[in-house]
Amino acid sequence: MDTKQKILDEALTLFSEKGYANVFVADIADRVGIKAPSLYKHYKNKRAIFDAIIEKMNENFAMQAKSLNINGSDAAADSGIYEKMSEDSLLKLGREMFLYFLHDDYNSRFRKMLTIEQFNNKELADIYTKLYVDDPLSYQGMLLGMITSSGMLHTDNVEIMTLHFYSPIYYLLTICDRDPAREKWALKTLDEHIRQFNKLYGRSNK
Amino acid sequence: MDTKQKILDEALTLFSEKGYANVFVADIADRVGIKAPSLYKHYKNKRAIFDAIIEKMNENFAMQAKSLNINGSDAAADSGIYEKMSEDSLLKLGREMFLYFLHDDYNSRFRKMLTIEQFNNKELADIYTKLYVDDPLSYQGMLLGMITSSGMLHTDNVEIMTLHFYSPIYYLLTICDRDPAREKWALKTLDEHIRQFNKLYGRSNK
DNA sequence: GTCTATAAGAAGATAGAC
DNA sequence: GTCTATCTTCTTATAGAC
Repeated sequence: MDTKQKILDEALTLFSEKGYANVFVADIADRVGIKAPSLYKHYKNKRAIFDAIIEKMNENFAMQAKSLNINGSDAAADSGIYEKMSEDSLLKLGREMFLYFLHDDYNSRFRKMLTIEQFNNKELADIYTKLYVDDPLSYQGMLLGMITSSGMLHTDNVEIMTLHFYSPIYYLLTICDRDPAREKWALKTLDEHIRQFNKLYGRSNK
Repeated sequence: MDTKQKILDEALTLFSEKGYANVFVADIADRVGIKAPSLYKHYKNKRAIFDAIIEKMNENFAMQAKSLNINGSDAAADSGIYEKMSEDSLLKLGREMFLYFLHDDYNSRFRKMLTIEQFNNKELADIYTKLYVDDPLSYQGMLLGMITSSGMLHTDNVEIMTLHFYSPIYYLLTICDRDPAREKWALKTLDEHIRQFNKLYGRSNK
């Protein structure tokens, strides 16, 4: 990896652990394996590193959203895979989503940085809300709406049904971020949650 | 309010907005209405202010837990108020809990400080988990268990039922912390959540 | 207990050699 | 592009008068 990229990578790691103000330029340089002054050949100053991380993240998630639209809205609806979705596939969906967001290096570090900086930085607060509120509620709402249309689940309020599916997953995710030792418990709880969700909504609940 | 107390109060406000490292001793002193050096007559150093906030908080919540035990475990069980609990009282319970935690000055500021510092401070992470995971799941689990015993709700897994009641409330709370403009939406969503919860668990769901 | 003045040190950033 | 040396600024903390 080239130095300019490695700086972003190590800086993100440090920012996600300590927050921007607790990370010193020398810390970042140390991890990259250079001295602090060398770092200024790559970025104008400390803030520029932070901004570059956010910019790169915005690009990444724009790309991700694009591919989700393709795989989500169009292809999935056409293929009709949700019409034959079982409890097992619902379990798999939830578990995979949970483990991906928990362990994917980039998501995990970025989420922690957003968590730390959200009250001090309106831009990051907005990104947080988009990534962990608006996007998942709308994307999963679409999926669950399709599953409901197929007759496997029943509700007259897809928004609340989506909240009931997603908020326990989000909650367990933040618990594991804070205390990784709870992951095993969280996975067990996640399975029980989805099974119960499926039972609750798997019959008429007008 | 005496100066020593006012220092804690203003420091908590600042720490909850910017995080420990972004708050300067002079900022705290400014808000208190004194100069920075005067502050050192009350506390040995900046860290001592932070520690005093945590210590005071630990006392507060120990007291709160004590009174909850009295009003929760014993009195409530004896009085049998949960046996005549209606959907309206469930709505009231959820809404009052939500608004209390969202707007109570001390809880609100302390929760934000915990959020910011959790990954950098194991002690605060443990306090966070206690206040927003272990305590509410166990206390509300007890309440919902009693309501279930009374026959108003039905489940064979009180833990998951409690997760289904609490995690949407927690989720909405963190959303409002980040973006107070969403409070109106959150309150409406909270009501719909509880109504739907009551419908889902208000019949046999073994 | 509060102030002004100031010391001490930390951290960001630059200069200039290699 | 990286280094050492150094400057500058900011922040914590102390000294000592009132």
